[in-house]
Amino acid sequence: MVDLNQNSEKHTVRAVERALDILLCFTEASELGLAQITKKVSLHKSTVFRLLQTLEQKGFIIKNSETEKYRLGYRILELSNHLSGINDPAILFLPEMQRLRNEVDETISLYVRDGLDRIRIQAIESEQPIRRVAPIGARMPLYVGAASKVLVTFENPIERSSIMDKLEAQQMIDRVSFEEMINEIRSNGFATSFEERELGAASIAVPIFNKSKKLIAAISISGPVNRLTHEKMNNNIKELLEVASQLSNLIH
Amino acid sequence: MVDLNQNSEKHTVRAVERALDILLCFTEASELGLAQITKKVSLHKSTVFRLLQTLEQKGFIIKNSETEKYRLGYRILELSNHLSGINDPAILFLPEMQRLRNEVDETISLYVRDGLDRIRIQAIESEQPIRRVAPIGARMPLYVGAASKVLVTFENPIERSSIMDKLEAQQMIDRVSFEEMINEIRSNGFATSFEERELGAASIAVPIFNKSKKLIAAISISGPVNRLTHEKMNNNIKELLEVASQLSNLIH
DNA sequence: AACAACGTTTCATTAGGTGGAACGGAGAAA
DNA sequence: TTTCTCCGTTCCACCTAATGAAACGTTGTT
Repeated sequence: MVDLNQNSEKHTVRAVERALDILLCFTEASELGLAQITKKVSLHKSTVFRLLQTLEQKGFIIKNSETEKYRLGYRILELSNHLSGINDPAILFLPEMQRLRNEVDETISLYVRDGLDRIRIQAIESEQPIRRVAPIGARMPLYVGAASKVLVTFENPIERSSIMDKLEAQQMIDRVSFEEMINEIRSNGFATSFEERELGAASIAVPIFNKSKKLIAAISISGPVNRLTHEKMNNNIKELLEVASQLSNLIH
Repeated sequence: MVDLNQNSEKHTVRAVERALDILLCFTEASELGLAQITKKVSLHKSTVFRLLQTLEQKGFIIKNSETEKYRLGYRILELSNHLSGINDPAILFLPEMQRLRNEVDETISLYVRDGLDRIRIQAIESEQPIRRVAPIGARMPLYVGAASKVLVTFENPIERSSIMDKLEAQQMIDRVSFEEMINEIRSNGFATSFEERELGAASIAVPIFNKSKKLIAAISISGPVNRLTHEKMNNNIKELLEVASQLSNLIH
């Protein structure tokens, strides 16, 4: 069997890892039976059962008494309400994102990096009938899409090379061409993507730093390729860069 | 030491329980250091440290690299987006709740029971400057407030007596007077509260059942006592009961 | 300089998590 | 009807792996 675990240098608690994996099963399906979960996490039936009971007792999972299947519990809701700290970009940036959306009428998304993923922590969708939809909380890989490239490019050098090491190890990128691309993005100050992750979708993304020049997030404008043409993008880039520099002043 | 664990008949996994307790610390404060968490959960430093590393590796917790403290991670956000199943009252009931709020201009809340708590899974606040604020996801005890009483009263008999057993064991209620109260609520079909949980706050609550007459949720109108007088409430009750019976038809 | 507080690492001990096995029930197939 | 099969749940002996004491490195305070 292949070792899918990331280099397990750190000492972690296996039982907890397994329990969290079970929770994450529910990002794919909203209701699951014991057998289904067992298959997904490939653990023993009784192990999964015991972990489920623990999660249930703490309210992180509910057993639907009608279908006899498991669902996420309301403790998740409770916790998600406490995500937004006083210095949370997802809250602070909202008004400015709203303003920008109104101006360009395309979907505006805010991303942060989390390990080898990026996460959409805030979004305001375009009001046009054909638009980029943008579920908040969505997790995407860090090697495709404009925002991903920004989140790698403008990370500090040590972190950046560590990220690229891992992506290379997982054979997700070719190091040489990836670094070339990154250099171009750094000199431009923004990244674009045309139908890179999603057919028919295009986007521009720029970095947002905090006051001490540390990369915090990436903000993007995205929409259908036929509307977000190269020319239109060129107009938007200046606007987007201005917004980003204003947002940078909001955060410490 | 007193045994604070609920009658531990069920076999659960200690390490996971502890990890979840750590997560729940963040409902009280948004950023915590290791020492603070250690104190809150009263476990050994290194135990908490290891559990935190596990939570961090899975993205449920982030270490803020500036403050060196821990915060909730974006995996919580991701999971919370999958809470809403197709049959989720919090989504289905929203339009009708909105309509009711517009009509009475007081805060409308939707609660479900979770163990010995009730949880506000949906809310639309009044637009008046003085109003009942209603954070979604908030968790309250099951023995005070109109919605709590409804959620106990209209539960099926076996479940209801099990709830009361536990509340009694924790010395939260006096069984005799509680049952008296419940009987009255059952014959009325609704419950009220005046400054019971919160000074200056009043509310009316009624049950919502599914098509097979099983209790699903409680819906309430709440506001300041001086606005939500007994007379005003009497007007609202009929309205609220009608809404509840309509909502009952939406859910299986 | 001495001290205190905190985060992190190491390691021997044994608590407790694990998975095999077996049970009971509900459907489906024969 | 009986016989399978699949699923959730309970039980238990084994031995992994979680635990907490102790020690260390840092940072900030007296």
